[in-house]
Amino acid sequence: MSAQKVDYYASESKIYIATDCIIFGFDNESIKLLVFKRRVAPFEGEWSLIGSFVKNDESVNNAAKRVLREITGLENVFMKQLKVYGEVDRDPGSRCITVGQYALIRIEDQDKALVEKHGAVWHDLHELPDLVLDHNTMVKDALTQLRLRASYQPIGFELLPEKFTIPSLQKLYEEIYQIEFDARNFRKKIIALDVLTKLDEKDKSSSKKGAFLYKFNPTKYNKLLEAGINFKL
Amino acid sequence: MSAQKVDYYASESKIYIATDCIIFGFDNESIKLLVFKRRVAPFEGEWSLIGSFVKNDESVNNAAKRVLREITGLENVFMKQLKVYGEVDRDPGSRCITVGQYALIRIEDQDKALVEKHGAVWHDLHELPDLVLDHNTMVKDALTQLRLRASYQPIGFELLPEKFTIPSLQKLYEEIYQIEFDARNFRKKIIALDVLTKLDEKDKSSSKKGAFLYKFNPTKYNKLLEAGINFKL
DNA sequence: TTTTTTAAATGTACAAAATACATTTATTAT
DNA sequence: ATAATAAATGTATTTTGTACATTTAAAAAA
Repeated sequence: MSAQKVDYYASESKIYIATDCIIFGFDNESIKLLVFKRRVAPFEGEWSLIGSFVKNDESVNNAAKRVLREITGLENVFMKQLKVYGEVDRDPGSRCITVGQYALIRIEDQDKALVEKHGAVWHDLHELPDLVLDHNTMVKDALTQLRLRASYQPIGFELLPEKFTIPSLQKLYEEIYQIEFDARNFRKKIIALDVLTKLDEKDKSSSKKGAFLYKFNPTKYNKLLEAGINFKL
Repeated sequence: MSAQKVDYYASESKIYIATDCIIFGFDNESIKLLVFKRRVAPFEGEWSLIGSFVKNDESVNNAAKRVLREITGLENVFMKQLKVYGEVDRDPGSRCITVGQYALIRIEDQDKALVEKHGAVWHDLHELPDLVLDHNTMVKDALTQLRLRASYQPIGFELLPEKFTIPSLQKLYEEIYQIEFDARNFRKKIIALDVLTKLDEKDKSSSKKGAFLYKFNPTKYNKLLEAGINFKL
């Protein structure tokens, strides 16, 4: 459709456009979601995803990037459109559609002061409070999307620090899918993918022996993609 | 985001919302896309996807359903959101974002007179003309989505008549993925899925021997889904 | 210095799934 | 009766997935 026809439609167009971010993080224990308690009306005191109206001079995707930057201080974050929530009555205030976008961030990279300043809190994904409007639905949809995407693209690395161990990667996938993997088979499969670079360092924070650190190798991954090889966890 | 804050944003909100349909069909030969030649400005005489502005009193998804019904006469069609195209300058006329939605229809079910009345034409997917705005991009994205989804959900049946043969199903998948499958292995895999019901009739339109007709069995498929079994072509 | 403790690292046998590949069959047309 | 056409079928091989138990490195405690 082209808006060069706007004259014919001007009288109809009173629909506001927002974007809401479903922000996932991982703290080596469980998957977290960044939400905040609204400090002003409407829905003062209630939990909500973090979002914004789309401004006239920014793209929908850039609006989401802006929101993320304003809250966490982060740029160049992994973010994908989830879907448009466009029911007529989804927002009792006024007709407003929103574009859900989910983001994967490395919690330790966040600007903690900025996050706190906005009253944003990392909540355990599997024990979320009630959120305003259809935000709980958005989170549910986003998790489904995350699982689907994680099954054909190694996005897990987006949630981990640059250097990570195989056991922590396994833990992450266990949290995403809520099932346990066999450590030997998991390691075998990940190593076989051949997208990791093993480092000489160890992380001894969780065992006396320590676990070797690895780095994700995007070059190798892109070669895989070009060769048309489809990853399957 | 909630639009109960509209007062603060009212001055900013001059963004039009449209939806465009990427309508796929299959004629037992190749995959087709339904497009039309614009008869009025803007872009008069150019090829375009079929879309509409979203009306104040209809949801985004219903707007797409309306478009599909107005053009093809069909309801209850398989349709999924693709993504939002929300770049600031994507439409030179006025700020307008559009929600791309792809649909899979059974060509023979269409209201042919209605389609013709609208100047809509089925074009070979792999030999499309230049379309207006970013519509070619939308089609490319939709095909990627279609391939992805077809790999974990048997949506191929949405494009076939109620009764179809295994060879025609194979041909469809070959068209979607643009690769050839081994007829024995393809048949084995599809039968093993156990979501088809074999009929006593044959379709003799393409061979002397004739090929048995099958029907898709949604009940069996839903049982599979519930059991958590993930289809993989 | 030895022993204990902890989680990391490793290998193999078996089962299931994917792949490669050639012949027979049912039917119509000649 | 024969020829022609596409449909239908089976098997052996390779690849991938799964189940499962022991050893190892390092730190802490004795």
